[in-house]
Amino acid sequence: MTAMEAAALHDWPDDARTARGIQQALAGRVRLEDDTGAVSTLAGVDTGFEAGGRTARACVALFRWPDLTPLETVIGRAPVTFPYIPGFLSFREMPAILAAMAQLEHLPDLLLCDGQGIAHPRRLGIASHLGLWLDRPAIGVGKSRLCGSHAAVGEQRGDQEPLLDGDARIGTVLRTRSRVKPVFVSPGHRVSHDGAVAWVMATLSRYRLPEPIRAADRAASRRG
DNA sequence: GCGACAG
DNA sequence: ATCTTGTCGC
Repeated sequence: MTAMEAAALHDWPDDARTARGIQQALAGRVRLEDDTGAVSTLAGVDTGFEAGGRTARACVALFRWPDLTPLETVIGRAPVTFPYIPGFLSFREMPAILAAMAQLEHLPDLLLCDGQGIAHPRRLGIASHLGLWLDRPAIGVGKSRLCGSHAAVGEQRGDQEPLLDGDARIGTVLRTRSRVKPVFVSPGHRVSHDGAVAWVMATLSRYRLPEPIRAADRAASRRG
C-alpha cells in the first residue's frame, strides 16, 4: 500500500473534510474477489444509540457456520464524536463496533453489516471501512438506498436487480421476502457481488434481514 | 440553485 | 438512529 493509504487506514478524523480524504485514500484497497477462505464463524453487526444519542452501542452477534448456531453476543460502547452525515456513517459507528470486536477471542471469518459496502458515493460504506480495518471479508446490507439506481425488482423472494452508478455496478437490490421491501446488498471487502448475495440468501430465515443482522439489531437497540 | 440523503 | 402505545393482521 502507499504511504497515504497506510496513514489513512487506522487514522481517525474529526471532521467530514478529513473523513472524505480518508475514504478516497482507502477505497482503492477494497477487494471485490471472493476471498473468504474456510468460514467457520460469521457475525452480524449493528449499532444503536443511548444517552440521548451521545453514546453509540454496537453489537456483534457471532454465529457458527454452516449451522447458524448462536455462539456469542458482545456489546461495545463509545462516545459519539461525529454527526450523522449521509456518506460518513462509519465514522459515527465504528469506534463502538471496534470496542465490541475487541471482546471476542477470535474475529469472525465473515461480517454482515447493517449499512452499505461499496454502494457508497466514494465506494467506502461502513462494511468496506470495517472490512478493511479488520482485514476480514465483509458484506453490506442496507435497509434503504444511499446512492445508485436500479430497475424495478420482481416481487418474489430471491428476485434481484443490479444497483448501478452510471455504468458501474455498486451492489444488488435483493428481495429477501416476497412482497416485502427489498434490501441493498453490496460487497464490503474480499467478496464479490454474487458472493455477497449468496451469503445473504444463505443466512436468511423467515424475515427480511439475515439472521445475524437481526440478532445484532435486537441486542443493539434493546434498552438497558 | 434544487433535490437526495445508509443509520 | 431515536422519541413512543396500542393495534391490525397472519
